[in-house]
Amino acid sequence: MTQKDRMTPTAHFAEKLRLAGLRPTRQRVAIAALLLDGRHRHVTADSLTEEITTAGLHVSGGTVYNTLNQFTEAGLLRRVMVHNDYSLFDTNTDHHHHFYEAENDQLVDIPHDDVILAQFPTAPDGHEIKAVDVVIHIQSKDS
Amino acid sequence: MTQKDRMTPTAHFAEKLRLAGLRPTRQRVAIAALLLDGRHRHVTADSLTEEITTAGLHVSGGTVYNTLNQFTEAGLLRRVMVHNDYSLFDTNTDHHHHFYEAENDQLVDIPHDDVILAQFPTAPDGHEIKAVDVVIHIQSKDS
DNA sequence: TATCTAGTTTAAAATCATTCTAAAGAGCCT
DNA sequence: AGGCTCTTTAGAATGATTTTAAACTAGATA
Repeated sequence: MTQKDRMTPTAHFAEKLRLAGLRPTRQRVAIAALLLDGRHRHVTADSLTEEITTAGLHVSGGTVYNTLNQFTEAGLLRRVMVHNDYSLFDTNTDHHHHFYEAENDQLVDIPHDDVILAQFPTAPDGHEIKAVDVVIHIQSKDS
Repeated sequence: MTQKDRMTPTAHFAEKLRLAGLRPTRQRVAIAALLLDGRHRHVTADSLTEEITTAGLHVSGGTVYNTLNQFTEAGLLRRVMVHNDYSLFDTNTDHHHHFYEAENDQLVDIPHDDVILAQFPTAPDGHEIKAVDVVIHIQSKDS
């Protein structure tokens, strides 16, 4: 039985936040418990606020935005760029890509191994590659 | 000497708009003359407005946005998704990809052949692939 | 355990890109 | 020229996100 197994859920997420360099406040731990439990999904500031409410909690709007940004900065979440109506965050930070259907604003993960980049350019002078994002835009066949 | 060569610049762009299904109004022709001259670059509603002003013209803000959207819809421009602070449009509609440096909000084209996707998934049932966008996020080595 | 301080949260106001509105204007067909 | 529809316009409205200034708290220290 590991240390982790003995920790309360709260302590577990508090620890995770500390390791990420974030002070484990009540709000951040609550949000971490919702988003960093291993499930892979996509959230928005709005959908997260709903979840928080459903959980019987309350976190101010500004803090929801701040937390989402801080988690992303810390590498606990990944921002997905598919449109610019509002920000989308992916709880799966592993390297993977997405299908995006604009019509229904639907985002679907593409398993890691399903995309193979046989070749891609070297970064411009003085730069290095930080990430490679592939978005495959799709649409219903009949539309 | 072709028909096109004999046309005045205005007539040329008016024709281009008609072919795209857009009524060639004074404003649309003016914007087409600025954006659809073959040069490859990235513009925003703001930078375009500046160009229009520099050209000694005036087009209302709403129309700049509408025109950018209509041109994009008509396939005369391409929207590039790299952040969600504001919309970016690419005057190069050919299939190509981008380097993006978040630090300076810098977008650089990647020549078509420099990216080779050896394999990518088939679209989910009932869907077809419309476009594949690759964005390579880069950063200065020293930062 | 009481105290301190820097980092956080809060509600509300501010910002800013973009869209909408209703009225005035302009292609274009007859 | 007349008329009908599509466009443009300035300004108001929208909506996501950020900022503000004051109240609060995690964690270190005494």
